Amino acid sequence: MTVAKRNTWQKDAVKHALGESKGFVSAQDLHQVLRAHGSTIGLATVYRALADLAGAGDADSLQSPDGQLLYRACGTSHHHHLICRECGLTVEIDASRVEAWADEIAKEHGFGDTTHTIDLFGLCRGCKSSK
Amino acid sequence: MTVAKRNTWQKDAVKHALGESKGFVSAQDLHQVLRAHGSTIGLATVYRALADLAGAGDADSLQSPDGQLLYRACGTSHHHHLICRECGLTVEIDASRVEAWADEIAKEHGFGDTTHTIDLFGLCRGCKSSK
DNA sequence: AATCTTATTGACAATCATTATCAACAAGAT
DNA sequence: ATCTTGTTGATAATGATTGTCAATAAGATT
Repeated sequence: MTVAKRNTWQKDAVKHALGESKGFVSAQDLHQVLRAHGSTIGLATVYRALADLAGAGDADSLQSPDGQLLYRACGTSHHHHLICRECGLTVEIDASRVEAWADEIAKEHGFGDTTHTIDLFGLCRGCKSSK
Repeated sequence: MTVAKRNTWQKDAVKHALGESKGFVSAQDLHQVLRAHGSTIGLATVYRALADLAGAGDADSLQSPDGQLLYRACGTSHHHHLICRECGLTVEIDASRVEAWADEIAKEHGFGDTTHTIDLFGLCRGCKSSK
């Protein structure tokens, strides 16, 4: 047919490492983790693999409040996140109510082709008490 | 007493230029606009002024989907935005329903000290038709 | 009005995350 | 075994943002 996508141990490594991570991780972090485990994978490759995963719907991506891109393994269903800004603990939220709300608002104002960014940050029970 | 905050034509210029802008603008953009109007203001100063305005609640800030910080003049009431990703046209949205939802979800999971990022991006009527 | 204190400015360097480059490499087809 | 070309990785390049620091100027004090 068309295309040609190749399977490499690098892509597997990134996918696996992402799966192991508890919450959202940056490409830089993931790269360091991999290197710490003895991998010789390159930084650029980690970026590429993560972008691919996100594009394929196998990973979620979002911007941390300070601007960097974070990734996390996920299923394909659309959802949002509640993230502990201290330890990274992440809770997946089914946001059907908000989805509906967002679409409604957009339509109401004549907007089309809409996207939304909805993320909640806070301190989880654990991190709250250790203060 | 304490403190000492000084009024400079630079701060006024930034505040005014921000007020003139239709939608969200980056510090870089604002700096260029000011220079184009003959101002000799420095880039770092624009960044500082915008950060101050945001800190004082006189401006909203958010990250564009590609990561840069955007600012916009606003009132002090809490609200969210529906932004045209083509022309920057911005509609302020009263999001009381979502506020409530966000707080509820956070509490439900034992999270405290929560913040949320809720922004809608799309194409406004005008930009849609000119495609 | 002259002076003094110190917040603020602005040119420039420094960071830092992310992307582009490109020769060397290897996956999968032939 | 070989060939095609997607992929890799070291490195350079980009681009937004922040830090540095001497020079400047706001506002208080005489």
